[in-house]
Amino acid sequence: MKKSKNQISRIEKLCAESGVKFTHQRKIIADVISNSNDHPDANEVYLRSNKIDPRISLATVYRTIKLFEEHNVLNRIELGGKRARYEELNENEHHDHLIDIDSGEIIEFVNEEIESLQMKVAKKLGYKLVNHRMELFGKKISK
Amino acid sequence: MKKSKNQISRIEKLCAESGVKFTHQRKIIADVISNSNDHPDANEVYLRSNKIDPRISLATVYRTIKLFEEHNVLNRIELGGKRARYEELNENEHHDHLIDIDSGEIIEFVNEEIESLQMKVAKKLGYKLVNHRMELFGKKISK
DNA sequence: CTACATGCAAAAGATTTGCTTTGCG
DNA sequence: CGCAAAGCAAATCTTTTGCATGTAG
Repeated sequence: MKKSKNQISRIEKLCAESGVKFTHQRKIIADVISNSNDHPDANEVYLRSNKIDPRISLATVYRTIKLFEEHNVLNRIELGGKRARYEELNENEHHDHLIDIDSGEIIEFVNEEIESLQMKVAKKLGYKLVNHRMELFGKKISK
Repeated sequence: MKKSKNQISRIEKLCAESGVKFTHQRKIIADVISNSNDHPDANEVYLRSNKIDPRISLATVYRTIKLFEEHNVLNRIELGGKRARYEELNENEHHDHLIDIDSGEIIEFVNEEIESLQMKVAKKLGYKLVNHRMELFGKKISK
């Protein structure tokens, strides 16, 4: 959502902690994603990273994205299209998405009430809620 | 969720209405999906249909699934895996899914309260809610 | 130094499509 | 009959992987 200056150090920290090498390309890819607020897909991340440093390959982008996803730095969003799209995941902020079905625009929102209801639903079914995904599809009113 | 005997006629009706031919293979594919309560993917639908009638090809299954999806007979569910999975969509029943992250089991549930909150959220953002997708990922309690 | 990461190109997996044949209405 | 639909195989698109080389720690 918003750019966070300390995202870079968060990744660095993460790499150090998990014994993962903090390479040149990982830094750039992390930067690119951190500075994107438009939910790019893997190829888009590749294009942007590659523009900054042509040494970066698509395979590395895919590998890095997967790595970041596993370490909860990145969040994958599936919007029905074929490509998965990604966004930065911050530690204490969780949001969901509303997609404008006409323009494709993605709006982020937070709703605590829904979150707590989800937890309640899961518990009632005998589960502890670990994660969730919610997308609303809407049409702009007044147009 | 539950098998509905009149699903077949619903599809037939739909075909008639939209000037879509009600072919042998479409009938079988509709039947298969209607009688599946385990959210099969395209290939699984193909295997089951093909077992009933070997004349059915994978391409037809894909084309038919897309057709049904466009006509709101089918609902696509994306579970992070690579293949899209499908379920029958009934006119007046809407449910969401809770996925057991250990076993992969899918549990369907309905929660009116969440639905109305979603509508409220969309409205507050200036949108009319047309559709939504919600998946909860949980771990079984007491095991 | 050494093990892990990258680049490249090829493979794999899912879905779509072109073209000819088939069959519904 | 005529045109939409099916079959088959080839094409496409996204993501993954094997292998030789490069580089962070």
